[in-house]
Amino acid sequence: MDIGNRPLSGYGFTDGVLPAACPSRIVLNHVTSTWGVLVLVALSQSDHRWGELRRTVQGISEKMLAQTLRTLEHDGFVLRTAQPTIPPRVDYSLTERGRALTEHLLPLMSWISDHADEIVGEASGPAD
Amino acid sequence: MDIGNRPLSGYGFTDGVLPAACPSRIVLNHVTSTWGVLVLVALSQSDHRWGELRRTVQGISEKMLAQTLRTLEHDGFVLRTAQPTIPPRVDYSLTERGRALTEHLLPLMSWISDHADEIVGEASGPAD
DNA sequence: CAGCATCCGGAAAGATACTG
DNA sequence: CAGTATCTTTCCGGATGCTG
Repeated sequence: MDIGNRPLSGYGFTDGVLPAACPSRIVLNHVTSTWGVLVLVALSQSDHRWGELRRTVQGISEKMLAQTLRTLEHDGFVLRTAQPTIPPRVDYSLTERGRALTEHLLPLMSWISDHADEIVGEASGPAD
Repeated sequence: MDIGNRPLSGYGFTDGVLPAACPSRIVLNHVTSTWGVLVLVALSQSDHRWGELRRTVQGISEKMLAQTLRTLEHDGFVLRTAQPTIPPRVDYSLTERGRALTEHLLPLMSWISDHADEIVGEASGPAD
């Protein structure tokens, strides 16, 4: 796949991402946060309850799960449905906007997942 | 991992992203790091020198720029070309792999940039 | 017991000053 | 110009508590 030196342009969005004080930065930091991506991926597969998310997104702490879900809900990516039963049952699902986002997110994740082994494998020294 | 309804699925990568101890997580954290994304976007437009990157990716500190570039170079996304002149000149560019990655990254950034205003604008309360 | 909120210690991010 | 060293701040994870 040879694509010269500036093959990927034509998006014109870069004026809105690289500047410091733009809304894109805020949303970007939410979406690309460590756990934000994984929660979105998990929810893109199916709706999840709190405990399910906690188990599916391996390694996430309860604090970060709560915080991530609150942020994503606040941004309108995730819908929280709480049922005042005992014990409480809270379901999380993607909104329309969340699905629109993950449509762009999943291909990226797929590529990373496909190439992660070779990338990490050929590591010339310890990093990260 | 049994997943019942999978609306956006068909990717099959999720088995390799959500588990804790997988290489995908490492690469993912590098790529989706706060500054990693922005540096990749900047380099997708054209090669940059150190000082150019510092000015283009607004708000990045020198420490984080150095650290981010080192990580991305180590992962094989970025090529560092140093000329031992005085004053020194160091150019950074995307590798083939880096271009393959940004091909998936740019559409996501474009979407975020397009919708950031409405997302942040409709904020119902203080967050972030 | 499920689903959170809060407090604390360590780790990482971030800004600044300095060096070749 | 292109970084490193140092210091400060913010973030993350774990433990604990609370509520129905």
